[in-house]
Amino acid sequence: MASKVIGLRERNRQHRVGLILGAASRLFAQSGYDSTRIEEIAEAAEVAPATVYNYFTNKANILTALAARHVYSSWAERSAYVQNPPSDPVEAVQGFERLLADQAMRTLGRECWRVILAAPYLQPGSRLHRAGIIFGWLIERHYRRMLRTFQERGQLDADVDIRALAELITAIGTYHFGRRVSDENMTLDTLKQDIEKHVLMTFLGVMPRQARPEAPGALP
Amino acid sequence: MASKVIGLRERNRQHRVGLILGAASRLFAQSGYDSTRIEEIAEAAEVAPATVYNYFTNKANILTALAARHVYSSWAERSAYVQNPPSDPVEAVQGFERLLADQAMRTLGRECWRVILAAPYLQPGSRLHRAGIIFGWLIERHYRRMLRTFQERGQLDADVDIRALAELITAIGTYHFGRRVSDENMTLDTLKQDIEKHVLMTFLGVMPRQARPEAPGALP
DNA sequence: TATAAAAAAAGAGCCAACTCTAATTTTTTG
DNA sequence: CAAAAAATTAGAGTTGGCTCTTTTTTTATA
Repeated sequence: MASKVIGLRERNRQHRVGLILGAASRLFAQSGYDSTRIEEIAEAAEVAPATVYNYFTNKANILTALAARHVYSSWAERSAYVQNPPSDPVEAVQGFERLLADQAMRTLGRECWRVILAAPYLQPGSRLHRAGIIFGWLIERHYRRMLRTFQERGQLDADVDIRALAELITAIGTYHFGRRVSDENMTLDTLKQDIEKHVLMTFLGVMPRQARPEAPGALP
Repeated sequence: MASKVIGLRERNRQHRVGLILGAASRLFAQSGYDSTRIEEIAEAAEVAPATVYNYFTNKANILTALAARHVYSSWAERSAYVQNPPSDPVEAVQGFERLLADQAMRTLGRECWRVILAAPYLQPGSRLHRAGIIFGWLIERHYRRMLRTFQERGQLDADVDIRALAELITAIGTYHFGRRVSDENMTLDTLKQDIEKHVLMTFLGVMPRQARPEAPGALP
């Protein structure tokens, strides 16, 4: 059986989507998300406004698609980091957060990321909401991978719930990313210190040893 | 000096604000936030639409005011909890989160809380953003108080950065509150377990003892 | 009570996202 | 190549948040 041949129709389709996303990306970067009208995107893409709505249900939906493209295109770089993380776990998490933020800022502006962060709340059940969930899930997967490495190296308790820990770290990271993106006056240095504090507490805990419940696998 | 006498003008002002907020509260609960038009609020408050804009810059701003009212009116209940928390820290945090969520749901619906959670991202620098920050800050204050109690009881390391820990716990709480409010199918039980896991990891840490660095009070 | 100041209301109107319908064009298929 | 199917496009229209201006009403003050 011949491999599925992509018809002209489908090729045009993808081409148009590419044009629209390209135009949107350029305009969002140039004039910002709010100030860019759908009409302008259509014009820049040499396409009718109605066609934009043919491919994307929302203005926010265009942003999703851009973000999705970004997440996939920057996958390899993250993967490389995760497969060989720094020896110190706290440093590793911090470095990864740094990488994520750098990657994010490389493709979309603060305003866009703010809209993306807000979207899950405003449009639950929508594509954009699911996309937000999926992004979180992808990052969680990276963290799971990283954490398993640390566990193998004996730097994490053997019985730690990797899944839950990855979720927690992702949540912490998202929180700080939100701060970074919302607050213009936030210095990267403050941010870095705050992340370090939080991650450190997560890894080391905050209770004195004598006060801890007898954890399974405690000291002899 | 005589105490400031509230003139008729100011009294009317407050009266009108009360009318508008009351109407908004009722309508938001009844028809949801999105479906409620400013015009309807004005009508229900027996006030001109323009008057609504005279008092509130935004539709979202009306919500802020409602949320602010809520936060202050439910202050005492939270305060009472915090001053005498359960003996187990993890349980205490879980209980407080439960209290916060219950309080929240008592006055505003999911949709409203979603809008409130999204607002800081969409309107940075606005009143609503600051309000979001202030809410977080108020909750952080509660947690600081609670954590100091635990520290005095010897259940927390003496050199823990209370401020940072309170911020972390607040962030975790907000994360789970967001999940609760966004995901219709989330059971309270799952949520409770997830919170427990995360708080437990935060308090106990996840690194094996022998792998831990000699941690002097490295934090300034 | 007359006059000045302030606020509310009326109402016209902007703006941009989004929708709908009816052509028109393009692609596929027999 | 002609008919059918599918998609693009033009273009008019709706909606609702929000703005602006002008008029009217209310309140404060001299």
